[in-house]
Amino acid sequence: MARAATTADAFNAVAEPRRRQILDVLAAGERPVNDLVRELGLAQPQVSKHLRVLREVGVVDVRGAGRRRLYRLNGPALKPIHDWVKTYERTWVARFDALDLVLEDLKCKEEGDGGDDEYRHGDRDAPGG
Amino acid sequence: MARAATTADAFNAVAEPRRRQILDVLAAGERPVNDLVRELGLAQPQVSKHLRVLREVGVVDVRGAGRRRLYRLNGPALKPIHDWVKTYERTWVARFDALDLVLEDLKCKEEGDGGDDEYRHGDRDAPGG
DNA sequence: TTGACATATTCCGATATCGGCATATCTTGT
DNA sequence: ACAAGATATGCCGATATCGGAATATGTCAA
Repeated sequence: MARAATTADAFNAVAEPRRRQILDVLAAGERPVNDLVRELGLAQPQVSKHLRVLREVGVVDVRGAGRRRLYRLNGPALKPIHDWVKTYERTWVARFDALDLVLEDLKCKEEGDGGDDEYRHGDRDAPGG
Repeated sequence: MARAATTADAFNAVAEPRRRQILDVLAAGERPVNDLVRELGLAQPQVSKHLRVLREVGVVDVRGAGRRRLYRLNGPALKPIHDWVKTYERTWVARFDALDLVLEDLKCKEEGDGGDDEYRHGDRDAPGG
């Protein structure tokens, strides 16, 4: 076992800049492969490979249109990523008050393991009001 | 050149589940390495390695406390990820109206390259209203 | 200084990646 | 059938990864 496969989840799929670029183009609307090739300036096989990865994790859908294959963004597959980072949004957003407690609660649910004597919540001191 | 280094950006660093797990624990407060080792059930060297990666991309900060090193979450380094996925939030949120136009505008700014005759905006048809 | 603890670094093997190139598959048109 | 276009797949080499084990660095205590 080495690194997690790029098709393991959306996190890995999206870690590649080219793939993000593809999604950014696809966000504007359904596109055939060749359009992406021209748009991104990549070789056609690489684009197809990237699209395959994106499809494996369900971030894009395909629709056969004659001899072309139209790729379309499937946004909801990115929701897990959004949900995860959203948890940390408070760290750069000034206004966090009651929200803080809600997030603390979310953290607790993810724990579930070894409550050692050293572990306690709420020991963080809000830096620089 | 093979795959982008895991220290290339936050996207790559966070693609690893263990690393996300570390951040999740760190979100509750500053912690020494050994606590993370116990919490995650990983070997100490692996934890140190993961922490190194997270530090390279600026997602965590260290603070020497005696013979211990206290790691602390540095959330804002995750903002690029948040900003990127936020663009796609509309795809799973029902209420998108004026927001749609704003996002379209954001897309335009990221372009800046080869405006071929075939490329045009706004050719997407909202599926399944 | 010696010992114990806490953490970081290095070496290793296995694996999955990414781009480039060639080629196979599938579809349309005549 | 044949040609041409569009897309997918396979092979290759180079590289960066991940976990494991051993070891090096750093810090406190007596």
